[in-house]
Amino acid sequence: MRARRGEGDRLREEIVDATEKLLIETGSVDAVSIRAVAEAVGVTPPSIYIHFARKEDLILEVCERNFRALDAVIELATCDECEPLDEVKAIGRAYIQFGLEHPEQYRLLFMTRTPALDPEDMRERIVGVSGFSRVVEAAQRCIDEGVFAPGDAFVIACGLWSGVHGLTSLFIAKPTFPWPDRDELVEHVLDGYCRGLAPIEASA
Amino acid sequence: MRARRGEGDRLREEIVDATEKLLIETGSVDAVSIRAVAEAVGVTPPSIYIHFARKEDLILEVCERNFRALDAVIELATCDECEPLDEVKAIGRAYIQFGLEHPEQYRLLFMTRTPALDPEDMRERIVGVSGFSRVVEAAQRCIDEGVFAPGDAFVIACGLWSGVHGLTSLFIAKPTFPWPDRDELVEHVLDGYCRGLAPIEASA
DNA sequence: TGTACATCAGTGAACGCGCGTTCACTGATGTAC
DNA sequence: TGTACATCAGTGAACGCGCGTTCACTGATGTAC
Repeated sequence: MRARRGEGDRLREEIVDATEKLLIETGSVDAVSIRAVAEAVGVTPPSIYIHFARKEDLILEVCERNFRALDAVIELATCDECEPLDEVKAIGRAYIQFGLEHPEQYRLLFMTRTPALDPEDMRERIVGVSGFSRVVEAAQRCIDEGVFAPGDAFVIACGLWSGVHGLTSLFIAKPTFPWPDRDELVEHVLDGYCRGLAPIEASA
Repeated sequence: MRARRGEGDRLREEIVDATEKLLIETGSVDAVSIRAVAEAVGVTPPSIYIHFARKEDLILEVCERNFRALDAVIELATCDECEPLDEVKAIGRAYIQFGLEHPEQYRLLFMTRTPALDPEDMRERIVGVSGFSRVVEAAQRCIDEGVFAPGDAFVIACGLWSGVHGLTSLFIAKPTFPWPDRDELVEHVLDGYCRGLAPIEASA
Protein backbone atom coordinates (compact mmCIF):
# COMPACT_ATOMS: atom_id res chain seq x y z
CA MET A 1 0.00 0.00 0.00
CA ARG A 2 2.68 2.47 0.91
CA ALA A 3 3.76 4.52 -2.09
CA ARG A 4 7.32 4.85 -3.27
CA ARG A 5 9.21 8.08 -2.71
CA GLY A 6 7.86 10.04 -5.64
CA GLU A 7 4.51 8.35 -5.81
CA GLY A 8 2.69 10.43 -3.27
CA ASP A 9 0.78 12.04 -6.12
CA ARG A 10 -0.69 8.71 -7.11
CA LEU A 11 -2.55 8.42 -3.80
CA ARG A 12 -3.50 12.05 -4.03
CA GLU A 13 -5.25 11.41 -7.31
CA GLU A 14 -6.89 8.27 -5.98
CA ILE A 15 -8.24 10.32 -3.10
CA VAL A 16 -9.79 12.86 -5.44
CA ASP A 17 -11.21 10.05 -7.58
CA ALA A 18 -12.78 8.38 -4.56
CA THR A 19 -14.16 11.66 -3.27
CA GLU A 20 -15.85 12.39 -6.58
CA LYS A 21 -17.26 8.87 -6.70
CA LEU A 22 -18.66 9.18 -3.19
CA LEU A 23 -20.04 12.59 -4.04
CA ILE A 24 -21.92 11.04 -6.92
CA GLU A 25 -23.18 8.17 -4.80
CA THR A 26 -24.30 10.19 -1.79
CA GLY A 27 -25.32 13.33 -3.64
CA SER A 28 -24.19 15.62 -0.88
CA VAL A 29 -20.96 17.17 0.29
CA ASP A 30 -22.01 16.70 3.89
CA ALA A 31 -22.57 12.99 3.36
CA VAL A 32 -19.03 12.43 2.09
CA SER A 33 -16.74 11.82 5.03
CA ILE A 34 -12.98 11.79 5.20
CA ARG A 35 -13.29 8.37 6.75
CA ALA A 36 -15.33 7.02 3.86
CA VAL A 37 -12.88 8.45 1.35
CA ALA A 38 -9.99 6.85 3.23
CA GLU A 39 -11.73 3.50 3.32
CA ALA A 40 -12.58 3.67 -0.38
CA VAL A 41 -8.93 4.29 -1.19
CA GLY A 42 -7.78 1.58 1.23
CA VAL A 43 -5.91 3.84 3.58
CA THR A 44 -6.40 5.25 7.07
CA PRO A 45 -8.10 8.61 7.61
CA PRO A 46 -5.01 10.52 8.74
CA SER A 47 -3.37 9.75 5.39
CA ILE A 48 -5.80 12.08 3.73
CA TYR A 49 -4.35 14.95 5.72
CA ILE A 50 -0.95 14.35 4.19
CA HIS A 51 -2.44 15.50 0.89
CA PHE A 52 -5.24 17.87 1.91
CA ALA A 53 -5.12 20.12 4.93
CA ARG A 54 -8.90 20.19 5.31
CA LYS A 55 -11.89 18.38 3.95
CA GLU A 56 -12.88 21.63 2.27
CA ASP A 57 -9.72 21.62 0.15
CA LEU A 58 -10.50 18.12 -1.04
CA ILE A 59 -13.97 19.13 -2.15
CA LEU A 60 -12.57 22.19 -3.88
CA GLU A 61 -10.20 19.98 -5.84
CA VAL A 62 -13.17 17.98 -7.13
CA CYS A 63 -14.84 21.26 -8.08
CA GLU A 64 -11.86 22.47 -10.02
CA ARG A 65 -11.50 19.22 -11.87
CA ASN A 66 -15.12 19.40 -12.99
CA PHE A 67 -14.91 23.05 -13.92
CA ARG A 68 -12.04 22.06 -16.19
CA ALA A 69 -14.09 19.20 -17.64
CA LEU A 70 -16.97 21.54 -18.40
CA ASP A 71 -14.58 24.05 -19.94
CA ALA A 72 -13.26 21.30 -22.20
CA VAL A 73 -16.77 20.33 -23.24
CA ILE A 74 -17.62 23.93 -24.13
CA GLU A 75 -14.33 24.32 -25.94
CA LEU A 76 -15.20 21.27 -28.01
CA ALA A 77 -18.57 22.75 -28.93
CA THR A 78 -17.14 26.03 -30.18
CA CYS A 79 -16.64 26.28 -33.90
CA ASP A 80 -15.24 29.45 -35.39
CA GLU A 81 -16.17 28.51 -38.95
CA CYS A 82 -19.80 27.67 -38.16
CA GLU A 83 -22.76 29.99 -38.38
CA PRO A 84 -22.58 31.94 -35.12
CA LEU A 85 -26.15 31.06 -34.23
CA ASP A 86 -25.36 27.36 -34.61
CA GLU A 87 -22.35 27.80 -32.40
CA VAL A 88 -24.41 29.45 -29.66
CA LYS A 89 -26.93 26.64 -29.75
CA ALA A 90 -24.24 23.97 -29.89
CA ILE A 91 -22.60 25.39 -26.77
CA GLY A 92 -25.98 25.47 -25.07
CA ARG A 93 -26.68 21.84 -25.93
CA ALA A 94 -23.22 20.76 -24.84
CA TYR A 95 -23.63 22.52 -21.51
CA ILE A 96 -26.97 20.88 -20.84
CA GLN A 97 -25.64 17.50 -21.88
CA PHE A 98 -22.70 17.83 -19.51
CA GLY A 99 -25.08 18.61 -16.67
CA LEU A 100 -27.37 15.70 -17.40
CA GLU A 101 -24.51 13.26 -17.79
CA HIS A 102 -22.89 14.40 -14.54
CA PRO A 103 -25.80 15.55 -12.42
CA GLU A 104 -24.08 15.36 -9.06
CA GLN A 105 -21.02 17.15 -10.31
CA TYR A 106 -23.30 19.76 -11.86
CA ARG A 107 -25.11 20.09 -8.57
CA LEU A 108 -21.80 20.65 -6.84
CA LEU A 109 -20.64 23.28 -9.33
CA PHE A 110 -23.78 25.31 -9.84
CA MET A 111 -26.48 24.39 -7.37
CA THR A 112 -24.77 24.59 -4.00
CA ARG A 113 -22.83 27.11 -2.03
CA THR A 114 -19.25 26.13 -2.81
CA PRO A 115 -17.29 25.37 0.32
CA ALA A 116 -14.69 28.07 -0.32
CA LEU A 117 -15.10 31.54 1.08
CA ASP A 118 -17.79 33.31 -0.89
CA PRO A 119 -16.73 36.96 -0.70
CA GLU A 120 -13.46 36.58 -2.58
CA ASP A 121 -13.75 33.26 -4.29
CA MET A 122 -11.40 34.13 -7.08
CA ARG A 123 -10.95 30.60 -8.23
CA GLU A 124 -14.62 30.05 -8.85
CA ARG A 125 -14.89 33.32 -10.65
CA ILE A 126 -11.95 32.74 -12.94
CA VAL A 127 -12.57 29.11 -13.79
CA GLY A 128 -16.26 29.73 -14.25
CA VAL A 129 -15.54 32.65 -16.50
CA SER A 130 -13.04 30.82 -18.70
CA GLY A 131 -15.77 28.68 -20.24
CA PHE A 132 -18.18 31.57 -19.99
CA SER A 133 -16.04 33.87 -22.11
CA ARG A 134 -16.59 31.51 -25.05
CA VAL A 135 -20.29 32.21 -24.81
CA VAL A 136 -19.68 35.94 -24.73
CA GLU A 137 -17.52 35.66 -27.84
CA ALA A 138 -20.15 33.62 -29.67
CA ALA A 139 -22.83 36.15 -28.72
CA GLN A 140 -20.62 38.98 -29.98
CA ARG A 141 -20.18 37.17 -33.30
CA CYS A 142 -23.95 36.89 -33.58
CA ILE A 143 -24.28 40.62 -33.02
CA ASP A 144 -21.45 41.44 -35.45
CA GLU A 145 -22.96 39.31 -38.18
CA GLY A 146 -26.41 40.75 -37.68
CA VAL A 147 -27.99 37.55 -36.41
CA PHE A 148 -28.70 39.21 -33.06
CA ALA A 149 -29.86 42.78 -32.70
CA PRO A 150 -27.18 45.12 -31.36
CA GLY A 151 -26.78 44.77 -27.61
CA ASP A 152 -24.44 43.89 -24.77
CA ALA A 153 -22.88 40.50 -25.50
CA PHE A 154 -22.17 39.96 -21.82
CA VAL A 155 -25.81 40.47 -20.87
CA ILE A 156 -26.88 38.17 -23.69
CA ALA A 157 -24.43 35.53 -22.49
CA CYS A 158 -25.83 35.79 -18.96
CA GLY A 159 -29.30 35.30 -20.40
CA LEU A 160 -28.21 32.27 -22.35
CA TRP A 161 -26.47 30.84 -19.33
CA SER A 162 -29.53 31.31 -17.14
CA GLY A 163 -31.63 29.60 -19.80
CA VAL A 164 -29.52 26.48 -20.10
CA HIS A 165 -28.84 26.42 -16.39
CA GLY A 166 -32.54 26.69 -15.68
CA LEU A 167 -33.29 23.65 -17.79
CA THR A 168 -30.37 21.61 -16.54
CA SER A 169 -30.89 22.31 -12.87
CA LEU A 170 -34.64 21.74 -12.97
CA PHE A 171 -34.16 18.43 -14.76
CA ILE A 172 -31.74 17.46 -12.01
CA ALA A 173 -33.68 18.81 -9.02
CA LYS A 174 -37.18 17.80 -10.17
CA PRO A 175 -36.85 14.49 -11.99
CA THR A 176 -40.40 13.52 -11.04
CA PHE A 177 -41.98 16.57 -12.64
CA PRO A 178 -44.03 15.54 -15.71
CA TRP A 179 -41.61 17.10 -18.17
CA PRO A 180 -42.45 17.23 -21.86
CA ASP A 181 -39.90 15.57 -24.14
CA ARG A 182 -36.55 16.77 -22.91
CA ASP A 183 -34.89 17.43 -26.26
CA GLU A 184 -37.96 19.16 -27.55
CA LEU A 185 -38.02 21.48 -24.56
CA VAL A 186 -34.32 22.22 -24.92
CA GLU A 187 -34.73 23.15 -28.57
CA HIS A 188 -37.84 25.17 -27.76
CA VAL A 189 -35.93 27.23 -25.22
CA LEU A 190 -32.80 27.67 -27.34
CA ASP A 191 -34.82 28.59 -30.44
CA GLY A 192 -37.16 30.88 -28.55
CA TYR A 193 -34.43 32.75 -26.80
CA CYS A 194 -32.33 33.17 -29.94
CA ARG A 195 -35.36 34.25 -31.92
CA GLY A 196 -36.11 36.84 -29.29
CA LEU A 197 -32.63 38.28 -29.79
CA ALA A 198 -32.92 38.54 -33.54
CA PRO A 199 -33.15 42.00 -35.09
CA ILE A 200 -36.74 42.92 -35.90
CA GLU A 201 -36.48 42.84 -39.66
CA ALA A 202 -34.70 39.46 -39.67
CA SER A 203 -37.17 37.57 -37.52
CA ALA A 204 -39.29 36.35 -40.42
CA MET B 1 -43.50 25.95 29.31
CA ARG B 2 -45.87 23.04 29.23
CA ALA B 3 -48.85 23.73 27.00
CA ARG B 4 -52.45 23.44 28.07
CA ARG B 5 -54.55 20.53 26.91
CA GLY B 6 -55.51 21.88 23.50
CA GLU B 7 -52.39 23.95 22.95
CA GLY B 8 -50.15 21.29 21.52
CA ASP B 9 -50.51 22.95 18.14
CA ARG B 10 -48.94 26.12 19.41
CA LEU B 11 -45.64 24.35 20.09
CA ARG B 12 -45.97 22.55 16.79
CA GLU B 13 -46.05 25.85 14.95
CA GLU B 14 -43.20 27.22 17.01
CA ILE B 15 -41.17 24.19 16.02
CA VAL B 16 -41.80 24.78 12.33
CA ASP B 17 -40.98 28.48 12.75
CA ALA B 18 -37.71 27.68 14.48
CA THR B 19 -36.81 25.08 11.88
CA GLU B 20 -37.34 27.53 9.06
CA LYS B 21 -35.32 30.16 10.88
CA LEU B 22 -32.44 27.74 11.43
CA LEU B 23 -32.66 26.64 7.83
CA ILE B 24 -32.22 30.24 6.75
CA GLU B 25 -29.32 30.77 9.13
CA THR B 26 -27.40 27.60 8.37
CA GLY B 27 -28.37 27.30 4.72
CA SER B 28 -28.47 23.53 4.79
CA VAL B 29 -30.91 20.85 5.84
CA ASP B 30 -28.07 18.75 7.19
CA ALA B 31 -26.90 21.57 9.39
CA VAL B 32 -30.28 21.93 11.09
CA SER B 33 -30.46 19.51 14.01
CA ILE B 34 -33.43 18.41 16.05
CA ARG B 35 -31.45 19.43 19.10
CA ALA B 36 -30.91 22.96 17.79
CA VAL B 37 -34.59 23.28 16.93
CA ALA B 38 -35.53 22.11 20.41
CA GLU B 39 -33.17 24.56 22.03
CA ALA B 40 -34.45 27.42 19.88
CA VAL B 41 -38.00 26.67 20.97
CA GLY B 42 -36.96 26.23 24.60
CA VAL B 43 -37.88 22.60 24.91
CA THR B 44 -36.07 19.26 25.11
CA PRO B 45 -35.30 17.25 21.96
CA PRO B 46 -37.75 14.41 22.62
CA SER B 47 -40.59 16.93 22.62
CA ILE B 48 -40.09 17.39 18.91
CA TYR B 49 -41.01 13.76 18.39
CA ILE B 50 -44.41 14.35 19.92
CA HIS B 51 -45.21 16.48 16.89
CA PHE B 52 -43.05 15.03 14.12
CA ALA B 53 -42.17 11.37 13.82
CA ARG B 54 -38.93 12.06 11.98
CA LYS B 55 -36.70 14.98 11.19
CA GLU B 56 -37.64 14.49 7.56
CA ASP B 57 -41.30 15.22 8.28
CA LEU B 58 -40.35 18.46 9.96
CA ILE B 59 -38.37 19.59 6.94
CA LEU B 60 -41.23 18.61 4.66
CA GLU B 61 -43.57 20.79 6.67
CA VAL B 62 -41.30 23.76 6.06
CA CYS B 63 -41.32 22.89 2.36
CA GLU B 64 -45.07 22.79 2.19
CA ARG B 65 -45.43 26.07 3.97
CA ASN B 66 -43.14 27.73 1.48
CA PHE B 67 -44.77 26.13 -1.51
CA ARG B 68 -48.00 27.64 -0.27
CA ALA B 69 -46.32 31.01 0.16
CA LEU B 70 -45.01 30.90 -3.40
CA ASP B 71 -48.42 29.86 -4.67
CA ALA B 72 -49.92 32.86 -2.93
CA VAL B 73 -47.34 35.17 -4.49
CA ILE B 74 -48.08 33.83 -7.96
CA GLU B 75 -51.81 34.05 -7.33
CA LEU B 76 -51.35 37.69 -6.43
CA ALA B 77 -49.49 38.35 -9.66
CA THR B 78 -52.17 36.87 -11.88
CA CYS B 79 -54.58 39.33 -13.41
CA ASP B 80 -57.34 38.10 -15.67
CA GLU B 81 -58.17 41.56 -16.97
CA CYS B 82 -54.61 42.47 -17.91
CA GLU B 83 -52.92 42.01 -21.23
CA PRO B 84 -51.92 38.34 -21.16
CA LEU B 85 -48.30 39.16 -21.99
CA ASP B 86 -48.14 41.53 -19.03
CA GLU B 87 -49.56 38.81 -16.84
CA VAL B 88 -46.91 36.32 -17.94
CA LYS B 89 -44.16 38.81 -17.23
CA ALA B 90 -45.71 39.84 -13.91
CA ILE B 91 -45.79 36.22 -12.77
CA GLY B 92 -42.19 35.81 -13.84
CA ARG B 93 -41.10 38.88 -11.91
CA ALA B 94 -43.05 37.82 -8.84
CA TYR B 95 -41.46 34.36 -8.91
CA ILE B 96 -37.96 35.78 -9.14
CA GLN B 97 -38.68 38.28 -6.41
CA PHE B 98 -39.92 35.53 -4.12
CA GLY B 99 -36.72 33.59 -4.71
CA LEU B 100 -34.46 36.55 -4.05
CA GLU B 101 -36.35 37.58 -0.94
CA HIS B 102 -36.29 34.04 0.46
CA PRO B 103 -33.12 32.55 -0.98
CA GLU B 104 -32.73 29.72 1.50
CA GLN B 105 -36.35 28.71 1.21
CA TYR B 106 -36.00 28.86 -2.55
CA ARG B 107 -32.91 26.70 -2.32
CA LEU B 108 -34.86 24.20 -0.27
CA LEU B 109 -37.78 24.11 -2.68
CA PHE B 110 -36.04 24.08 -6.03
CA MET B 111 -32.32 23.54 -5.68
CA THR B 112 -32.04 20.46 -3.52
CA ARG B 113 -33.26 16.94 -3.52
CA THR B 114 -36.33 17.17 -1.29
CA PRO B 115 -36.13 14.80 1.64
CA ALA B 116 -39.30 12.94 0.70
CA LEU B 117 -39.18 9.88 -1.46
CA ASP B 118 -38.50 10.98 -5.02
CA PRO B 119 -40.31 8.32 -7.07
CA GLU B 120 -43.79 9.08 -5.83
CA ASP B 121 -43.52 12.48 -4.28
CA MET B 122 -47.12 13.38 -4.89
CA ARG B 123 -47.10 16.30 -2.57
CA GLU B 124 -44.31 18.04 -4.34
CA ARG B 125 -45.91 17.40 -7.69
CA ILE B 126 -49.32 18.67 -6.74
CA VAL B 127 -48.31 21.70 -4.75
CA GLY B 128 -45.66 22.64 -7.28
CA VAL B 129 -48.18 22.30 -10.06
CA SER B 130 -50.87 24.38 -8.38
CA GLY B 131 -48.85 27.55 -8.86
CA PHE B 132 -47.54 26.21 -12.14
CA SER B 133 -50.99 25.78 -13.63
CA ARG B 134 -51.44 29.55 -13.45
CA VAL B 135 -48.49 29.95 -15.76
CA VAL B 136 -49.95 27.40 -18.18
CA GLU B 137 -53.23 29.30 -18.17
CA ALA B 138 -51.50 32.60 -18.81
CA ALA B 139 -49.52 31.07 -21.67
CA GLN B 140 -52.71 29.66 -23.14
CA ARG B 141 -54.30 33.10 -23.01
CA CYS B 142 -51.31 34.52 -24.88
CA ILE B 143 -51.77 31.89 -27.58
CA ASP B 144 -55.52 32.41 -27.75
CA GLU B 145 -55.16 36.14 -28.13
CA GLY B 146 -52.48 35.81 -30.78
CA VAL B 147 -49.68 37.27 -28.67
CA PHE B 148 -47.82 33.97 -28.84
CA ALA B 149 -47.66 31.81 -31.93
CA PRO B 150 -49.75 28.64 -31.71
CA GLY B 151 -48.05 25.99 -29.62
CA ASP B 152 -48.22 23.80 -26.54
CA ALA B 153 -48.97 26.02 -23.54
CA PHE B 154 -47.48 23.45 -21.19
CA VAL B 155 -44.18 23.40 -23.05
CA ILE B 156 -44.15 27.18 -23.10
CA ALA B 157 -44.81 27.27 -19.36
CA CYS B 158 -41.92 24.89 -18.78
CA GLY B 159 -39.72 27.16 -20.83
CA LEU B 160 -40.80 30.21 -18.87
CA TRP B 161 -40.26 28.38 -15.61
CA SER B 162 -36.76 27.30 -16.60
CA GLY B 163 -35.98 30.87 -17.56
CA VAL B 164 -37.02 32.46 -14.30
CA HIS B 165 -35.63 29.57 -12.30
CA GLY B 166 -32.33 29.87 -14.11
CA LEU B 167 -31.99 33.51 -13.16
CA THR B 168 -33.18 33.05 -9.59
CA SER B 169 -31.03 30.05 -8.80
CA LEU B 170 -27.89 31.49 -10.37
CA PHE B 171 -28.33 34.73 -8.45
CA ILE B 172 -28.60 32.65 -5.30
CA ALA B 173 -25.85 30.12 -6.01
CA LYS B 174 -23.33 32.52 -7.56
CA PRO B 175 -23.66 35.83 -5.74
CA THR B 176 -20.02 36.69 -6.45
CA PHE B 177 -20.38 36.41 -10.21
CA PRO B 178 -20.03 39.84 -11.82
CA TRP B 179 -23.68 40.06 -12.81
CA PRO B 180 -24.95 42.93 -14.89
CA ASP B 181 -27.75 44.95 -13.34
CA ARG B 182 -30.16 42.43 -11.95
CA ASP B 183 -33.42 44.04 -13.02
CA GLU B 184 -32.07 44.76 -16.46
CA LEU B 185 -31.09 41.12 -16.92
CA VAL B 186 -34.48 39.94 -15.69
CA GLU B 187 -36.28 42.19 -18.16
CA HIS B 188 -33.89 41.17 -20.92
CA VAL B 189 -34.66 37.50 -20.36
CA LEU B 190 -38.42 37.96 -19.98
CA ASP B 191 -38.64 40.22 -23.03
CA GLY B 192 -36.38 38.04 -25.13
CA TYR B 193 -38.20 34.84 -24.35
CA CYS B 194 -41.63 36.35 -24.92
CA ARG B 195 -40.49 37.97 -28.14
CA GLY B 196 -39.22 34.62 -29.32
CA LEU B 197 -42.68 33.18 -28.78
CA ALA B 198 -44.47 35.87 -30.74
CA PRO B 199 -46.00 34.95 -34.05
CA ILE B 200 -43.78 35.95 -36.97
CA GLU B 201 -45.93 38.75 -38.33
CA ALA B 202 -46.46 40.30 -34.92
CA SER B 203 -42.83 40.51 -33.88
CA ALA B 204 -42.28 44.01 -35.29
C1' DT C 1 30.45 -2.03 -1.87
C1' DG C 2 28.62 -1.48 2.86
C1' DT C 3 26.59 0.99 6.41
C1' DA C 4 24.58 4.75 9.02
C1' DC C 5 21.20 8.01 8.53
C1' DA C 6 17.50 11.25 6.78
C1' DT C 7 13.25 11.30 4.53
C1' DC C 8 8.53 10.74 4.27
C1' DA C 9 4.20 8.06 3.19
C1' DG C 10 1.30 5.97 5.96
C1' DT C 11 -0.43 3.84 10.74
C1' DG C 12 -3.08 3.13 15.16
C1' DA C 13 -5.18 5.01 18.80
C1' DA C 14 -7.44 8.50 20.63
C1' DC C 15 -9.56 13.47 21.39
C1' DG C 16 -14.10 15.67 21.96
C1' DC C 17 -18.21 16.44 19.67
C1' DG C 18 -22.98 16.58 18.09
C1' DC C 19 -26.14 13.75 16.04
C1' DG C 20 -31.14 11.16 15.70
C1' DT C 21 -33.78 8.58 18.43
C1' DT C 22 -35.72 5.78 22.43
C1' DC C 23 -37.31 5.00 27.04
C1' DA C 24 -39.31 5.17 31.39
C1' DC C 25 -40.91 9.00 33.91
C1' DT C 26 -43.50 13.29 35.79
C1' DG C 27 -46.88 16.32 36.88
C1' DA C 28 -50.37 19.63 35.53
C1' DT C 29 -54.88 19.57 33.39
C1' DG C 30 -59.33 18.12 32.67
C1' DT C 31 -63.21 14.62 33.56
C1' DA C 32 -66.43 11.11 35.65
C1' DC C 33 -68.85 9.98 39.43
C1' DT D 1 -68.71 20.03 45.91
C1' DG D 2 -64.95 16.57 46.46
C1' DT D 3 -62.11 12.99 44.99
C1' DA D 4 -60.11 9.39 42.18
C1' DC D 5 -58.50 8.76 37.78
C1' DA D 6 -57.27 9.20 32.73
C1' DT D 7 -54.98 12.05 29.61
C1' DC D 8 -51.11 13.91 27.50
C1' DA D 9 -47.42 17.54 26.82
C1' DG D 10 -43.10 17.54 28.04
C1' DT D 11 -38.64 15.76 30.78
C1' DG D 12 -34.00 13.63 31.84
C1' DA D 13 -30.92 10.34 30.89
C1' DA D 14 -29.08 7.44 27.93
C1' DC D 15 -28.29 4.41 23.46
C1' DG D 16 -24.87 3.84 19.74
C1' DC D 17 -22.93 6.18 16.05
C1' DG D 18 -19.93 8.57 12.80
C1' DC D 19 -17.66 12.69 12.40
C1' DG D 20 -13.06 15.87 11.59
C1' DT D 21 -8.80 16.13 13.31
C1' DT D 22 -4.41 15.37 16.10
C1' DC D 23 -0.51 12.88 17.81
C1' DA D 24 3.29 10.06 18.50
C1' DC D 25 4.84 6.29 15.92
C1' DT D 26 6.75 2.92 12.19
C1' DG D 27 9.20 1.16 8.61
C1' DA D 28 10.41 1.04 3.78
C1' DT D 29 13.01 3.86 0.56
C1' DG D 30 16.65 6.43 -0.98
C1' DT D 31 21.21 8.89 -0.03
C1' DA D 32 25.87 10.32 1.79
C1' DC D 33 30.08 8.80 2.96
